Amino acid sequence: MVDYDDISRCDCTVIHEDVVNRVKSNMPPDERLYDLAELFKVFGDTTRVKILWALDESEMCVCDLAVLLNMTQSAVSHQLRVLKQARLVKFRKDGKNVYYSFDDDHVKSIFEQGLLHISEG
Amino acid sequence: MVDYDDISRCDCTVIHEDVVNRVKSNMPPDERLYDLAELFKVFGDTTRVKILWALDESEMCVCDLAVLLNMTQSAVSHQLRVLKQARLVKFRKDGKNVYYSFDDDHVKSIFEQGLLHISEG
DNA sequence: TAATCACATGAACAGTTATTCATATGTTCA
DNA sequence: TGAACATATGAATAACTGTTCATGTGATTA
Repeated sequence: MVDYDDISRCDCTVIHEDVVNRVKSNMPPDERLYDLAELFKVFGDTTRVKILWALDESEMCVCDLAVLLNMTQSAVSHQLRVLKQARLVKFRKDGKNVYYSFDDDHVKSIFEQGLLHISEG
Repeated sequence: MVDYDDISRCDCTVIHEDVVNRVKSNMPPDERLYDLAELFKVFGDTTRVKILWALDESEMCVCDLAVLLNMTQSAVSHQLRVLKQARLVKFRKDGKNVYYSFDDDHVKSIFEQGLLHISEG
């Protein structure tokens, strides 16, 4: 049944109530889809994609990444924080340096699927 | 060899030149990584994720989606345009209605990989 | 111990984006 | 033909985001 308390913001009439109800009952909870979007938001930035791609190739320190990407150390550091929070990279400290590396098995395959999509243009 | 013309904005010294050079030579071209980020940017919004998830379940018209998501028809329509531009959904017209449906084989598997990641928290 | 280096971080700013509102287009039907 | 409906779209606005700048922290070394 359509929950009419929930459709207050919608300015349409319900055309296919059966479809809406079926789809609604099969949808993952909002929170889950929100988390999913949050994850993809992390991938939705060229700098972060480059960093992830680089770290999949080799462990690198912040300075190396800054040189590679031709960006300030600060900008790279800010983005690494985002990647860290999303549990996509890990790091180890060695003296003054901090070495970042890849920390996820799924990301590469997500990227590969993404590349398949944009290749079919 | 490090291209010193390219590191003007970096305030670091090159620490591991060999690593930087190797990684740089293996990186896909900037344009490709940019396109990849643009694709993920599309997935980086809860509304669009919900729409894609719904359309994977069933073809739906704009009003149905608006009801399902408890959003205005206008908001949904704007997002459908984004999805259309990214070639993630297709549509067919039938009278006054426009029916949207899924148009990509990779997206679902991208989503599934994403769910794997957020499930491991 | 003082200087230097690698890195982190808060504040600020500019650019982007999602939604809303108003309105336009095109179809159906009385 | 005119009213009603489904959808699209441009403009405006509020919220968000990525980079820069200035500065702080902690480790090294002269």
